[in-house]
Amino acid sequence: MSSSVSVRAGYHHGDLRNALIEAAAELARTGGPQAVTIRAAARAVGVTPTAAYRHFSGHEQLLDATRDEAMLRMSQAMNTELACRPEDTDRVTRALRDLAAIGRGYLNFALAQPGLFRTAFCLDAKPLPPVDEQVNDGPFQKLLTVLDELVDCGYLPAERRPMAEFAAWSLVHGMATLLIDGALSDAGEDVRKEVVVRSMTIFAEGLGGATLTPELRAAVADAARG
Amino acid sequence: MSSSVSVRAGYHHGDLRNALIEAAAELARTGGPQAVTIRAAARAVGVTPTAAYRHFSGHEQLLDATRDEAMLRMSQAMNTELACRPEDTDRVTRALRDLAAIGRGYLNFALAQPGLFRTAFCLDAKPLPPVDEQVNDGPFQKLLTVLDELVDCGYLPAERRPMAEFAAWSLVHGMATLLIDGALSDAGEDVRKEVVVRSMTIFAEGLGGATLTPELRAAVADAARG
DNA sequence: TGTACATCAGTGAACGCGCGTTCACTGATGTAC
DNA sequence: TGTACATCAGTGAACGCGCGTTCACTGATGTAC
Repeated sequence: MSSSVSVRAGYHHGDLRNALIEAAAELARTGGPQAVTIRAAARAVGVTPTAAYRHFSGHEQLLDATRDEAMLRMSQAMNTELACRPEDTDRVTRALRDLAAIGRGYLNFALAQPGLFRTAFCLDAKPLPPVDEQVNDGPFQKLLTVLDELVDCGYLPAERRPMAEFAAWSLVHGMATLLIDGALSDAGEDVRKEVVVRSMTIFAEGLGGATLTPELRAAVADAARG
Repeated sequence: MSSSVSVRAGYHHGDLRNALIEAAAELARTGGPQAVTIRAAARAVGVTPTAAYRHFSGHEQLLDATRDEAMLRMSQAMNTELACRPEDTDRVTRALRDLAAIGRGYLNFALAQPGLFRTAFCLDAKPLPPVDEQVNDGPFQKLLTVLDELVDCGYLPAERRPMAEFAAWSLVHGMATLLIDGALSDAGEDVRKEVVVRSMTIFAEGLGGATLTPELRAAVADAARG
């Protein structure tokens, strides 16, 4: 009987691999990806560093697993947050709210758990699996779905749908970085909130917007390509 | 006669402080902020680690100086790039082009020098001085100026001007991160370019856009605040 | 049901590494007279 | 112009640290018979 419950039976641990990942996640939560070391994780679990090598080939594998764990927790936090929200009858309203809520969930996790957030996007670990391999109910899939819905309900012109998910992701990821590590990390709560609201409004406006004349649009595209 | 030229006169170096910073910048260029160590910089210059302590109180000060150097190089690269550009007679066209060109300069530096880019926004160094203390001809000031110009020439409604600089910065910083370290780091040249063009178009559209009804705008703001 | 034994999952000690930092020192420099 | 001497900017050796990793080992587990 080896359940996933981590019962310390004595000499044998029972579920050391998961215990190490949990300990590593806690280290990452507190000190970021730098704090994730084999020795520290083993210490936290109360085990010899050598024991970790029964479950991970080395430091890199532990970091990879920790990164996956951080990603998972971020997805779960976002999903939980998105689950309990007011409904809207109007399709456009609902879709735009959903879009903003996904971004807000992203930011909330980054602000609440900066250490895990940094670990989830950590350089030193193996590259993330391609986005299209991600689980179906992940936040990125939700983003794709809501953008498609914005096309369906007539707000977002279909010819402007491509790559919109990366524009949205970029905006929200940049905000997260600026808020937790960057120029806005010292800003007060009200400033931060205004930045988020205004940025998201610009984005939402830009999706549906028809302000640019063809000439101006070409000029922007030209300069953006440079 | 102690010019700033680093002449290795023998026992005395002459300009060790700057030589160490240059060496550290090269380390950062190649290996990111992690690669910046007192020992490695001293080694590169051909000097004992102890010698560095005549010019820096410790590792943290060297990293701070390296971060400043990385920031400086980024500013210079962007300014150089922005200097030689086509002119436009129409104010709106010129302003929008300038806005996109600033973002493009940011991205170009990040893509060309990812190690320095990461160092410039490095966590481990002291926080950046507040943005309003930055030099007047820096890229951030240029961003403020061009956004003001967009108001002046009637494209950007004045009541939506506040915080627009941080929205722009967020978008472009997030794109840089996704492109050099994130989900788009493996993307082909054409995909990357399309992401940039489309993102910047959405943003430009969003600045001037008047698509959202007051109700929809309130819904977005509400969800963004959540 | 008992027992011998292979296998599994840990221990404990040790290795080498590069790092930051400190110590007493010495060669080079420039200035007062 | 020459020289004694304070000061400056380096050297070289050493310290302790935490890390990743490996080694020979041993206690615990479970299975064949």
